[in-house]
Amino acid sequence: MNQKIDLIAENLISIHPLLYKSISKPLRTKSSITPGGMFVMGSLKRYGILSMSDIGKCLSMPKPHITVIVDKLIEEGYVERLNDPKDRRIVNILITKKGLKDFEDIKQAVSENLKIKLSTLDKKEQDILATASQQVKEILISILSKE
Amino acid sequence: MNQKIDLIAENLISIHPLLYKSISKPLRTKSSITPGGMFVMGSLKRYGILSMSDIGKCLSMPKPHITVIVDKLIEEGYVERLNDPKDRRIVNILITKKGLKDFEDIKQAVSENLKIKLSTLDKKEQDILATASQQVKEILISILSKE
DNA sequence: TGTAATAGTTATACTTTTGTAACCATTACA
DNA sequence: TGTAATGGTTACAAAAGTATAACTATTACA
Repeated sequence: MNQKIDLIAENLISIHPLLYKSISKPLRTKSSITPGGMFVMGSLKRYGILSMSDIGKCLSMPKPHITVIVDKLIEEGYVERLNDPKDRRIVNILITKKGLKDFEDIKQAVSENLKIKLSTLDKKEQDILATASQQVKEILISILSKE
Repeated sequence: MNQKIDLIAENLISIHPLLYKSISKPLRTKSSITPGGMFVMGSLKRYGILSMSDIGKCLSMPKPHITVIVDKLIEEGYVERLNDPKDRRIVNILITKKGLKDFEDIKQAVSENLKIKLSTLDKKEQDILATASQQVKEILISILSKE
């Protein structure tokens, strides 16, 4: 097909386990929120408000799982349900102030160890990684986030 | 602390769920191997040979879980155990030819959908992403892969 | 030599994730 | 109006990941 695309896919597949190890794993010890819950919160932060189905599409998760995750997030006061005035089948999910704040706090805590390792990089490498990670993030969001 | 490092951590945390959705999720439908098994195979491909403990350090997984994953990989013929001649406590894990081949095949299948989305990017974006993902990969490997 | 440390396995319990089917309420539309 | 489609929940089952303790075998070393 396309050699450049193959290279990109190969790179992303290599990056994935490193992020899994450095981000999903510490989550368990640093907070009570699950990886799934964290992903849902991230989607809500990005889009502000999402229906249950939209969340499922964002994360490729089956609807029943979304219900379970959202139920737990509501228990913790991180999100709330909001009936859609136009279509009463739809339940919109909204992140709360507490949710936004704790989301940032958890990200800080989770990335603590990661940041220690990042600080061992020299200035030039940090610059490269800052730019490169920003580009990867933006481009991936543009093609992968919704649907 | 350091603003640039905060930005990098933030970017990586944003990238993580996108890769999770695009790589770990399709794995289930495209193959019989689990994400954990895939991570172990990736580590073995990178380092050639690893003891059980080394694998645990690479992936921050508890030893009993490694045993379970490796047992399953052996069943499938993807890896094999090799006693260490110098220290008989150590069990080294080696990826087989079949393991290497199937690992590549599975990566191909898993990234099929991802590549379709990547192909919607214009030439310039593909160039940027190819370079950026390569840089992110190399730098992250240098600070995150072992221990 | 004997005690502590290390590598790995076994066993067990629990949480999270995944998958499916059945169900209700609402909406779309023929 | 009635039938199909959609959005969401409930219920259930199974797989995968996480965590810990107990155990064997081996090695390190005081």
